[in-house]
Amino acid sequence: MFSKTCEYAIRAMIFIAKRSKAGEKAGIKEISKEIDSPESFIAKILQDLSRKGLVLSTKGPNGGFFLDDKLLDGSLADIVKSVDGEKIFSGCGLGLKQCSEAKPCPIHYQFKIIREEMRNMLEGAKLSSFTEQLENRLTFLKRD
Amino acid sequence: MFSKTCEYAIRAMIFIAKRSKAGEKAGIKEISKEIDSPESFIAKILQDLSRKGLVLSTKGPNGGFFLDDKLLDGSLADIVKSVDGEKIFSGCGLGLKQCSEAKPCPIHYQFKIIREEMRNMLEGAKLSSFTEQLENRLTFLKRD
DNA sequence: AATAAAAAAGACTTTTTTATCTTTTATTTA
DNA sequence: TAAATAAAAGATAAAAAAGTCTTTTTTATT
Repeated sequence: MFSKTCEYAIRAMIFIAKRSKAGEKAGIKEISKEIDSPESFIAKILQDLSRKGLVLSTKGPNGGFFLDDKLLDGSLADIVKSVDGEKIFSGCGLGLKQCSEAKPCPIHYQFKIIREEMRNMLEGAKLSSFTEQLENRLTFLKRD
Repeated sequence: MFSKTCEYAIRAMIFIAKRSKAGEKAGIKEISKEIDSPESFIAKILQDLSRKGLVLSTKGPNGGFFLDDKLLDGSLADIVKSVDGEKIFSGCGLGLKQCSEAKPCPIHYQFKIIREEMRNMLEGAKLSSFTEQLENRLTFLKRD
């Protein structure tokens, strides 16, 4: 569904959101441990997200990644678009370059419905909304 | 969503279904032309599907790929499972190895709904059901 | 000012996916 | 039986994705 890069990105961002709501920054080591991802891979991914302005960071002692209130209000859809692009929301299910109402593939209409649901779901999923269930250990970011 | 291999596979199978309903076999050249795919790549893909029993073939003059009535009743879900595996139907959206009701990821329940809809849609999409709209040029397997 | 901490940057490696090319095997037709 | 046709098989190549390692830059603390 999503690329591995995107999966790690979402998990990391949800974790950073949790730490940010607690008023703290998250370092690469901590993040990679908490979401069970390769350390230098998630480092690279977060550098990209940082360049794109989806996450903030500071260097040096006590540095790390964090989100301000505006970014906490961002959605998983923002991350997916930034990492994997629009394809999952608007690409043709059968890979046709031109697939639209005017010239649909055989599963165009069925797929469109599912894609729209995916978009709605991800756009509604705000980063700030996951903290509580994570803290109550009702949901998890790694197998444990 | 699907791998390129899977996209080509579905398009090829829908085309073969159309030709089979007309009582004819489809050769690699014809298929690759009609679905706009690399010839030797779709050849390889169909060999796999043939080995797995999802499509029939004969060699030699007048040979080619075709589907009998039982295979025409197969669904797109069969192809997806065969090519890309179960992941799209049951894998975790965030890539967790263990993600279930017992230990869900933060988007487990929302994703589950979408995955189930995807499964229903693809299981309901029988290969034999696409012929008519294709013939009436209401749907397409390539950009043209 | 020196040291340490942490992200940024960039080069590199490995693995997987996508794609191509050549040879072999099976079948039909002349 | 020879020639032609078409898929099967297998080896190889190219491109993209996933992952690692080293060096540089920035910032805080002593």
